[in-house]
This record gives sequence, C-alpha cells and structure tokens, in this order.
Amino acid sequence: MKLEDAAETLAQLGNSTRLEVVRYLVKAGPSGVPVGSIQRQLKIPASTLTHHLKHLKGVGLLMQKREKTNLWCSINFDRLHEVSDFLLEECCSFSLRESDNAKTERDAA
Amino acid sequence: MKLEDAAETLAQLGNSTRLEVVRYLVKAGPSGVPVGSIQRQLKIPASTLTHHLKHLKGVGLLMQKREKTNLWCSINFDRLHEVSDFLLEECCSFSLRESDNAKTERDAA
DNA sequence: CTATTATTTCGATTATACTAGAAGTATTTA
DNA sequence: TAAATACTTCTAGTATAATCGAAATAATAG
Repeated sequence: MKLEDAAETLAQLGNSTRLEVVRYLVKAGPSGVPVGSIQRQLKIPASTLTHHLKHLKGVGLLMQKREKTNLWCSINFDRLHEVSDFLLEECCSFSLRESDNAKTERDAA
Repeated sequence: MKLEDAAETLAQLGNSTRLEVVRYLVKAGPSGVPVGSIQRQLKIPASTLTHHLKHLKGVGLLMQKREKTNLWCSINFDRLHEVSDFLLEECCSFSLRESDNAKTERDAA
C-alpha cells in the first residue's frame, strides 16, 4: 500500500461519524446493512450520512449493492486490513540504527 | 481506546506529510532523531514541520526530549500499536448476525 | 397513476486544516 | 559579546471538510 493511499484512507477513518459507521458496518458483518438502518441506529441525518458514505466508498472501504429500494452497505474487510497492516509494518520495522543518526548529527554540528 | 480518541489519532495519521514523518521516525527507532534531521531528510519547511509535530504530539504519537540545542523526536510505539489494534478489533469482531438485519429490514418494510 | 419509502443532490453555513515566509527566542560556540 | 544553529511563533492566504434542511430522484407497492 502506497503511503499516499494509506494517508487518504486513514484520513477518512479519522472522523468520529465515519468511524462509528465503520464500526457499525464491521459489527454487521459481510452481508451488510441498508443505508437507512445506519441512519436510524446511529441517528445521523440522511444527507450527512450519504456524504460520509461517499467518502468511505471513495477510499474503497465501503461496498454497496442495491436490492429493491434498499442500498446495502458492507465493509471491505480486506481494505481495512491493508490499512492496519500498513500501520503495523510502520510500527515493527525500524531500520536506521541509532549510531547512524548520532553520527550524522555529530558530523553536521 | 475510545472511538473519539481513535478517530482523532487516525485523523492525525491521515495526512501525507505527517505519515511520512511517522514512517521516518519509526525507521529511526526508539532513540529518535532531531527535528532538523527530519526537516532536511524529508525536505519539509521548518515552520510546517513544527506545526505537524505539534499535531502528532497532541495525540500522543510523538515524544520529545531536548539535548543541548537539538530536540530529539521519537515515536510512541505503544500508541501506534493501540491505533492499529483498534482497527484490527473493528476488523475481526462482527457480532450482529445477518439474519438479524434481514429480519429488521423486513419488519420495518 | 399516486403514494410511499429510500436515498441523493443542492446549497449554504460554519469551522478547521495546510502551507510557508518572516520574525522571534534560545542556546551554544568562537 | 557577536555569530551561528536550532527550533518556534506569528500571520495570513488558500483550501478543504462537516453539517444538515429542503428539494429532487428512484423504485416499488397499491
């Protein structure tokens, strides 16, 4: 996953309303829930919700499929994994050794 | 970790410049690097960098300690773990069963 | 065709974020 | 004390985001 994409995805997760939606969709599991259910359960105004869903879809975190009048929303678990993996990789792999930095700084000074 | 805090932390990670800084600090390891090194290596204007470091510090992702004129920055690995753990928990625990939603929707209709 | 339900678009307000130059502070070295 | 280095604050322009009511569209049911 490219840094730019990770940043964009993290930015979309970095909003309380959207993160609540994501949490709700995760709980809902792979089959998902209709937009209206999210709206009623989380008490988010319809237009606001549409706005946020568009964002989540934009970074590939949300999948949608229409069934009659309902639009079912589900989380793209793979995508969510990719992002947390990105963070974990960042976390666990430090490669510049201390001595390198210390040396660089001493040289610069 | 509370949802609000996770959202705020994710939001701070959701900026390319800051995420680059975080990646750089992770690579640097626990001993960290001075502000100036980040600035020169990533070619970020000083004032812009200060601004972003303040954000990272604000959500506890960044730790700083002064040594002479240099301000050494290091990543709070625990915090970074907390966030990715939050996402992973979201990922792997779905509890509402499909039938529940389907039923709810049918009833509502 | 009409009414109903589900969701989106429009439009406007308000707030917050990103960026970076210039000037300032603080510490150290000569 | 003067000059240099390291970093921060100030300021300000520009951009992007969050919010939501009202009106519009879409699909189905009666």
